[in-house]
Amino acid sequence: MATDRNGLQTRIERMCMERGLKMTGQRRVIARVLSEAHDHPDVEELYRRASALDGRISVATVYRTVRLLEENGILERRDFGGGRARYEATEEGDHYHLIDVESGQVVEFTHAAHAELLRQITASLGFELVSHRLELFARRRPDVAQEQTDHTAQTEQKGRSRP
Amino acid sequence: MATDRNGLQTRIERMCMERGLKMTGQRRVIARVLSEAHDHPDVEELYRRASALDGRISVATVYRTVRLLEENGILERRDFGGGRARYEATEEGDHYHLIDVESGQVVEFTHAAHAELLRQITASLGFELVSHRLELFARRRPDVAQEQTDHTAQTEQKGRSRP
DNA sequence: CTATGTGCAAAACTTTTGCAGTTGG
DNA sequence: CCAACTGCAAAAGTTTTGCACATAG
Repeated sequence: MATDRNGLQTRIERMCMERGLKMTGQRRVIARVLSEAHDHPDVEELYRRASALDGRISVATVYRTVRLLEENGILERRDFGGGRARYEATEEGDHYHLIDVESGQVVEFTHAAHAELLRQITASLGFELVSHRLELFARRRPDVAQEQTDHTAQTEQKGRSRP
Repeated sequence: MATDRNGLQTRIERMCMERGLKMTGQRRVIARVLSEAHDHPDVEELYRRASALDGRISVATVYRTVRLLEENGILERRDFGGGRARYEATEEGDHYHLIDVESGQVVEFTHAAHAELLRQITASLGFELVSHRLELFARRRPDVAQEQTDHTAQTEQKGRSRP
């Protein structure tokens, strides 16, 4: 979430190379866009941002790349409602999403105890956890003062709930 | 999960009427199919089952109906990977899904402590929980004997992981 | 009786693919 | 050098919609 400077390779680019993926100019650009994105862009948005950095990228390549990265565990696909898949880099720290059903606003939050709990549940069913999604669909409470807890939240305004 | 007999209305039909939705013949059939489904059918599958009960139902109506029911909180949409949305009746008892990434098999499980935890988290972010999804993507562990826990699981074989 | 629902087929969208030409390692 | 990648445009697949007719309340 911090390592990327002009001359250096981005975190995602590094992950690609670790997995022996061929690093074309297009992939490097897309990797950079993804590393710099702290929201949950869909393919069209990724294409827009990538095009701004380098005009010779086609949307087909963006589709092919996100698929490849997802298959390699570098990206995770999300469905927040709204018809298109949205993407986010696989992070070390597990975090989850709360979607405001009124506005489509996405609130990201972490919850330490959860990760271990999920691993335990998975194990008890005879499986090994590969990845997971936790999405809460909720409605803003009118007034109530926010309680203090051990989990942090950060907001992102993006995507309408029903286009 | 138990209330439906020939002459009587299904649970979903009842929910529709409570919300003042007009009950057409087609909706009644679709409501019945949904009430009897204990898996996670996609629209095509719903259309197939509904057609078997009553030939004069179009797939467009199935699409329109699931959308309506979802908007009314009667159905929940799921994305288990595989391109199409899958549906499931909103249940009283919260339950979650584990998807075997190899086979696409879906294991449903419940976890009592979880429901309350999710509600707490939502509240602490200043929201009110409307609905939620928890999906674990996992790989079967080769041998290890299954541990005993407080959550039950039931398996469903359906849908390939990547068509 | 009238607002709402439905069937049909066309349209709209998102995502995938075939092919010929390009390129990374 | 060659297997793998890309652009383009066409194709495939899912979901929505316009319109004329049907129907629940």
